[in-house]
Amino acid sequence: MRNEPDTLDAAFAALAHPARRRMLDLLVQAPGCSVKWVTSHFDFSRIAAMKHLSVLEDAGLIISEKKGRTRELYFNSVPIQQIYDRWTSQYGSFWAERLADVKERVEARQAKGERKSA
Amino acid sequence: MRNEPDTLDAAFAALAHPARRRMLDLLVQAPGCSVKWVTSHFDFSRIAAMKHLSVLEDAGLIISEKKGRTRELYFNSVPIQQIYDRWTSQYGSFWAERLADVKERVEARQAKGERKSA
DNA sequence: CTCATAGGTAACTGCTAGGTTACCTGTTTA
DNA sequence: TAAACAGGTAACCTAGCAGTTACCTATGAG
Repeated sequence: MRNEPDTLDAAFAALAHPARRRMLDLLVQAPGCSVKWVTSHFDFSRIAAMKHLSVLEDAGLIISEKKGRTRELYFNSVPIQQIYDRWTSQYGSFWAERLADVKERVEARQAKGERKSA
Repeated sequence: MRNEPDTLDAAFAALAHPARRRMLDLLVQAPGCSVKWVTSHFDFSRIAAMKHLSVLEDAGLIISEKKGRTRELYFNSVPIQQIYDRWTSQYGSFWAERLADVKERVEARQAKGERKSA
């Protein structure tokens, strides 16, 4: 019954906090941004923000690189994709209609890509 | 920046605990099962299990109905589908390859369905 | 050089999640 | 109808999360 890697445990726990989910949104919109910039979007202190960021990084949801005196932050989608895989495999039977929607979205996306590359 | 209904907050928080995720798995595999049956799969007490179940129900991940002296428990996929929608829309740009895999899975599923109904 | 700036660590606090035991309510069934 | 059975509530304890202030380190600009 141990079908769930500990990795995802950390990711789920990290995603439990609204501020951390908003942080991921910020990183998606502004890849390579600094700790200070992320902090500026929240009410709490820089230290609190740093703790959230390190929770996210420990969970693999963030990758960071120190450049000079600032740290560049990047979103990493892998753990979320793993969570998604877990759901579609475990709860697959509940997804029929929803997956049909996805199919259309994927094909629309691919059509755009093909037109662009043509 | 308020693009996230409070509903999902509860769902994310509920999914943060491994035992609660396992409970959802159990409900998927045994719809309509009892509180006692769910409890029997864990080390902690029945009361702890009931608390987890009510967290899940408050988050909309479980629907329950009292039948006589037992309570029948059912998995509800709607909140998870909403989370999924949030991800595919917000982090869409990170999903290209992954979504292609989904497309194949969907088509395989539909092909099976069509064969069955033919 | 010097000093403002960006980040990092340490130590403390309040609150709540997650667990317990004890007890109560309602429903089968022997 | 008595007693076993399934579930529910109350009150409590504890560990850890999320926040704080204070202080330290290193780098870029003037």
